[in-house]
Amino acid sequence: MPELPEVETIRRDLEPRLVGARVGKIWTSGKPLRLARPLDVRALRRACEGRRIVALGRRAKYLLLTMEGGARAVIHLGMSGRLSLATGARLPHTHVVWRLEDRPEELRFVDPRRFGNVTALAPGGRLPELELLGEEPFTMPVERLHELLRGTKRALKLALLDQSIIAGLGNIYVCEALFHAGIHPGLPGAKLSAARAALLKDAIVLVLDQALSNRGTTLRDYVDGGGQVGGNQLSLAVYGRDGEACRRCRKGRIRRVTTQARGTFFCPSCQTR
DNA sequence: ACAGGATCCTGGGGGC
DNA sequence: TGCCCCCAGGATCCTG
Repeated sequence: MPELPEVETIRRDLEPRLVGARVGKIWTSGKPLRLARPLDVRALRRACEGRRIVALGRRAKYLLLTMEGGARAVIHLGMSGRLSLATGARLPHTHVVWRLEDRPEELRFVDPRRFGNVTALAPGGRLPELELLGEEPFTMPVERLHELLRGTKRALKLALLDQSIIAGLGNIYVCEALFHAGIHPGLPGAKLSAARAALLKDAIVLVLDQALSNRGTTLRDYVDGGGQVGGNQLSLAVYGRDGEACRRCRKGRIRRVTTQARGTFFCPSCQTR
């Protein structure tokens, strides 16, 4: 599942190879994509075709392909989405292809489960889901994080997945950050002390930094902009490790519980309420 | 305000 | 070996 580190790794891989390229014809599979809205092919062609790419940016888990003149394609990878520059035969489940003029490679969006989405924006165009996003984890002041978490009775596990509170975390890194901070995932946000909020903020930055230097976590589908798997799965302390001994306290066994139909992994011994 | 469930989709894993 | 069933999960929507 691409979360912030995976999306950022793809961005760093692809941006230098894309900037300056002029988009040729766009091809789409015609299959409906999920998340928010169906693909508007005409709007995507209007935004991209014949224009040069000036940037590949990122906001939370969204990639922003920015064209000269300011039109953008907003790409969310969902669960199984991949974005890559490639030549040759297209993979099954390729849904959007940006051909590039004078280049053999084409930019491809591949998504077997179609939980992802591609949206075109005209210059200055706004997207509700982008407007509603909270701050980026690396630059968010700890006081702001604490203030927002204190304002909800929801369990921290759920509050941290809420993209309007903090943007870019998903199931894996929320579990990992709570583990590194020594905080029980079921602790209500309203009960988080300032001291523990600081621990949590540091833990979030730590797990994201580590995942970035490992080029993302590959459990099943994720690959980087060059089609290679990441290495951070080897560094996970709790996610997917239910039944194993806790790496920190060595007393507890990692437990898996289900919250909101999502696996939550934690050490009942050293993650406290 | 929040919990809990359903929804979308497919490849892969478990069970038999 | 093969087949069926179930399940993961990001975001969103709905009900209680």
